[in-house]
Amino acid sequence: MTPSEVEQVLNSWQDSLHQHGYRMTRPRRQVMEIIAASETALTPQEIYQKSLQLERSLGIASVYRTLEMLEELGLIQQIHQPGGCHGIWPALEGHKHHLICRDCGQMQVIEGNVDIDGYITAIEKQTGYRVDDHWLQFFGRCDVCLN
Amino acid sequence: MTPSEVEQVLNSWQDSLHQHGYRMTRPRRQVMEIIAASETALTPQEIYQKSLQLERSLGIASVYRTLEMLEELGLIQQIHQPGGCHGIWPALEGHKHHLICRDCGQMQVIEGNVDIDGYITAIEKQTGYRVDDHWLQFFGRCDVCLN
DNA sequence: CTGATAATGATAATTATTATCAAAAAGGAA
DNA sequence: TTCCTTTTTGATAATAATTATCATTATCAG
Repeated sequence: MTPSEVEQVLNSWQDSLHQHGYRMTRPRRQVMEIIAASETALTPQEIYQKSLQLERSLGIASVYRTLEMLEELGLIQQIHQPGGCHGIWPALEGHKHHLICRDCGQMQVIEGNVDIDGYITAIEKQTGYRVDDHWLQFFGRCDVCLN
Repeated sequence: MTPSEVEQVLNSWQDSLHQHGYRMTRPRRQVMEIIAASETALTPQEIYQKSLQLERSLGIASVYRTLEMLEELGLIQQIHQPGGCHGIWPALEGHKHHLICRDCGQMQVIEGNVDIDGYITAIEKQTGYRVDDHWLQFFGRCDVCLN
């Protein structure tokens, strides 16, 4: 995300907080800034570590509480990877998919142009399940790490 | 899996252990039996808990060590779900996908008949990534839990 | 059956997450 | 702005999960 896109995300997140009766505090803002500015999905611990380099660092408990709140509001989501879970990433609108570099962790969001819907219908018919969500993630190596 | 399919899986796993110079021990066999017989992806802790009901229960350390070995041999894989990571499941051959019930955790393996390959090619062209793996998982409610 | 070696299990150490609570900060009202 | 109520924070204790250590036990080749 470009700096101005980050700015925009932060503003809309702030609106969402206020709409739900949450106060906008310095620690919450710091967590949101770290997430929005990151190129990779971060763990709670990584977010905490990054905050230690700020003038005023975060308490680890505040990191976890803020993440819980952001997830409740649907503003972030957890990303799961072969080597580690609990990566935090801004939530996607619509059906986008993830592309993750094994080496540097960089993550890209890609448009979903596969015909998943037809597949889901077939699965439901075949298994009796009602499917309400899906994940499609790709793993590999990015441009930079390949060279 | 039917009992005879479980049996078959255990035999092939045992062969794989021996081929790689690992000994087949009682604790390892117990872990493998619990995994192969399960309808849901189990966490290490759940595997340990199940072993407590056996005549001779497992040490928690042996559970982790056995899982590490099985994963190294490619015999099991980790399944990631919205509510929890680290579920253990026998590894898939070929490109199969997962269907997981949110309520009971039951997991089905389904054939991959979506045209992912074409999509991957497009992604590689567009992003410069080299894609070497992907996950496609579906979440919902099974037959039984719906009714 | 024996012995070299791998593996176990008890437990200590480490790491991650959640709970507690006095102190600090946010934001509405005056 | 200043005050006041309520939320939020951060330090830390408690809990939970995972990994490391090491004396004892079990495997399996010979």
